[in-house]
Formats: sequence, structure tokens, C-alpha cells
Amino acid sequence: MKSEPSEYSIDDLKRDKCAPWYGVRNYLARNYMRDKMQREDLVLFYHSSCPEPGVAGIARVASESYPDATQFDPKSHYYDPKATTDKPRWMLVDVKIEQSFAKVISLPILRKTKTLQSLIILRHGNRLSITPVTKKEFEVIVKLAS
DNA sequence: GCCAACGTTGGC
DNA sequence: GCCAACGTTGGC
Repeated sequence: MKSEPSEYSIDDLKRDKCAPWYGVRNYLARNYMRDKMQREDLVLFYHSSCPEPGVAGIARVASESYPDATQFDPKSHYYDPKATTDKPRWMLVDVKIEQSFAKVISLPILRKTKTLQSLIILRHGNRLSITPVTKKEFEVIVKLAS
């Protein structure tokens, strides 16, 4: 799951322990949260649009999916006038902190690692903020962090 | 700030 | 349903 650290970083999650992953406004990314992610699933927390993009740590899915409250809030940057409480458009899950890496596994490191070439996030032009990772990819990244 | 690569919107 | 225009993302 990608986040801009200036918006919400792994240190913020460390402080909050658990937080709703609000603000996703892309249908594919939403569908992953709504249909694929399950409580206790492990998540790689990726810092994007920052001096050192890369995997910053591990989180864990901490809830079933439920409507993103910011879609109903006219004052929110993420307000969606077409969403109603009867027919919410945007769903999210809560995530809780698992582990903050001592050092960010940077994008160049990810690119250099042969066993990670299959990572969706490395594909040219990929902009999706939530993408699935295989067990193998996950383990390789965790190993890089140790 | 630039730009490639998408996703979304809206006219037809 | 097509497609051009526009907006957004995110690395550099």
C-alpha cells in the first residue's frame, strides 16, 4: 500500500498503532480492499513521492472493509458528492503497525533485486496505490530489511 | 517542474 | 460505445 509520507508515513502509523486507509479514489485499488484483503493479512507500507521512495515497513489488515467516511464529508479533500450513506462508493480497511524497517528498502534496491522483477509496483507506468504481492516477493523484501 | 502513463469524463 | 481532452500519479 502506497502512501506519501508527507501525508501519512509509517511513523504516523507507529504513533497511531491503527488507522483507516482513507482517501483511495481508484476503483481497482478499492476493489482490492473490498474484495481481496482480509483481516490479519500482511501489508507492505510503501513511501511514494518523497526523497527516498521504497518499502518502509510492514502493517497488517485490522478490519473488514467498510465505507470511507471522508466521501460523505463536504469539507474533506476526498469528498465525493455522488456517494451516499445508502450507496457508498469508496470502501477501506483499517491497518495496524507491524514493524517499521530500520532502513527503507529503496526503489533502486527493489529494481536491482532479481527475484523482485515481478513486482507490479516496478512495472513501467504503474500508478496503482494498492497492488497485490506474492508470498515469495513479500519474503524477499522482508529479508532485505534484516 | 517535467513528462509518461494511465484513469475519468463527457460529447457525440 | 468511442475517443479526445483533461486530471492525476509518481519517479526523476
